[in-house]
Amino acid sequence: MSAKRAPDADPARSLALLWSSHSRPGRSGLTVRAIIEAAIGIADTEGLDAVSMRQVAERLGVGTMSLYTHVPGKAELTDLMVDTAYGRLYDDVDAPAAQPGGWRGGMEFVAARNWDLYRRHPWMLQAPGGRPVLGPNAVLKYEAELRPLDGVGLSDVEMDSVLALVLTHVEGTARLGASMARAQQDSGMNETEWWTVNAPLLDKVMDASRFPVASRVGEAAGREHQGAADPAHALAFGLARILDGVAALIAGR
Amino acid sequence: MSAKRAPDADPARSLALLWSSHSRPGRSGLTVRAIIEAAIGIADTEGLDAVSMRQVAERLGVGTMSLYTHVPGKAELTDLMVDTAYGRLYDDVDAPAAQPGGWRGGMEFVAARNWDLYRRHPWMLQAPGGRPVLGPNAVLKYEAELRPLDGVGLSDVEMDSVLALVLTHVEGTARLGASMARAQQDSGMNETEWWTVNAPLLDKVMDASRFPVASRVGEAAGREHQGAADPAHALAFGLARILDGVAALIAGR
DNA sequence: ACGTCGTACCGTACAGCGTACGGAACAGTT
DNA sequence: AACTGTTCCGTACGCTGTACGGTACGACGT
Repeated sequence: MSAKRAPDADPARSLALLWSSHSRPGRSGLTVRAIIEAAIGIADTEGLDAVSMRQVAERLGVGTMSLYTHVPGKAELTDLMVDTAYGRLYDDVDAPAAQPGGWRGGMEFVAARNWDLYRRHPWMLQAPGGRPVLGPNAVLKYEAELRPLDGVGLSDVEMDSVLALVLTHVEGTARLGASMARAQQDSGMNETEWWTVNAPLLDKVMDASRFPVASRVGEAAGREHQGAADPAHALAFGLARILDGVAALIAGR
Repeated sequence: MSAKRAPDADPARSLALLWSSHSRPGRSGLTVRAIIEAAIGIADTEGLDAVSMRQVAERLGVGTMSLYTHVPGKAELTDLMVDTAYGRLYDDVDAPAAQPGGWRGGMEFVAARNWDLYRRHPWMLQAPGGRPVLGPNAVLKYEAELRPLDGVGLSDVEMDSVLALVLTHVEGTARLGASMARAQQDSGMNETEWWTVNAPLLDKVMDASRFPVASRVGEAAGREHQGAADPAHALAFGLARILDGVAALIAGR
């Protein structure tokens, strides 16, 4: 009954690596930093599935097994990739708080930046989630994103909850966007094309009268969004509702 | 430059299979339905990673390649698994709309049911997302979940947006919950244990004075939730804010 | 009753994955 | 110059999804 079944990252190993200095100890110039960067490069252009230890090693001109001198395994490498990507979110810890529009402007900025991050690095959404990362950049991100909420009338626990709510929403809509982009890419059809091709089959097989509300609403939404869903619209609409709800919470004191 | 790189499901094949009758054409009694059920059984108890074609075949007492007579490939099988799981959400199409508390009560019911679904079948959150499923049960789910929102003062497009917002929130918090449960399971420590073990290391390496807000809020939230995060609380808090925001949208007409 | 044909079943094989293991080669210290 | 510790990496194992081709059965026409 060994624990090998689920190849999750060892959190302690990840933690140590994340906070270590990533110095260059090797004689071939191989570095943890370089490994991470190569892996991210592959993931950005070919997706997370294409990131194999062999591919990373080849890109670095190095034997596959040499990677294991610097990194415990693939799961921990993924953790490092994620934290590194977080590092590119904000130039300054005060960027969100410095935004105009108070806490609401700050949260909208946070949402937009995270959205961009996921659009540039869709592989982050495919990364299997073990324990959340907790590297230096993740902590910095947390600090930066909490600051706009400080001193606006929320308790500490509520600040955390509000931020988590916004981030969950962005991640969810970004996931939708990524899967649609992916589907579009490897089917070669965009949303509208795919629907005009497959609509007859669906109409034939699914009796619209059994689903009156669904067919009416689905058609209206499909026309409006030019497809089954519009991630950008979902992001904006949801964020507006969420921030309205938070405003009500703050005002109701 | 073939399209084999990303083994996503062929949507047209999935569609056809999803809406076909799943009759038993074989001489060994092997059925699409049986394959799906076996796969779900494995996924429920051992996770989606453990669902390999060989494992499924073995559970059915059948040669591995026989599965391919009934199912085009693993990606399409995953689509079938998801739609089948959707089928267990509501006994009746009117269950959400029949809930007390108007549209709000309906949405809370929808959220609770989806939450339960993800708790019982966490593998649904690991399923790689190509184009969304669109099987018969998914359509039925869509119909059932839209009905509480019908005739409350929302446009058709807004009904779709509100539902998507709620579902995205539930899925996101459920994902958090699943990853925490998984981390807890294969580390053998619960949240509090893990934190008391690893807190010293983190304290040593991370300078709390650089992250004043994060450390203050993080500590408060950690104490409140007895861990890094509390998925159930995140679900309730977020849902309340979201529905408040939707109420404001409806009232502001 | 018997040949014929379509198709369900499945054994073998291949390319790719993560990584355990052990040997070789080099750096630094004594 | 010899020893020691670390870095580098070739080989091998068990696993994955599935392409291909052979076999054997059920049904149907005569």
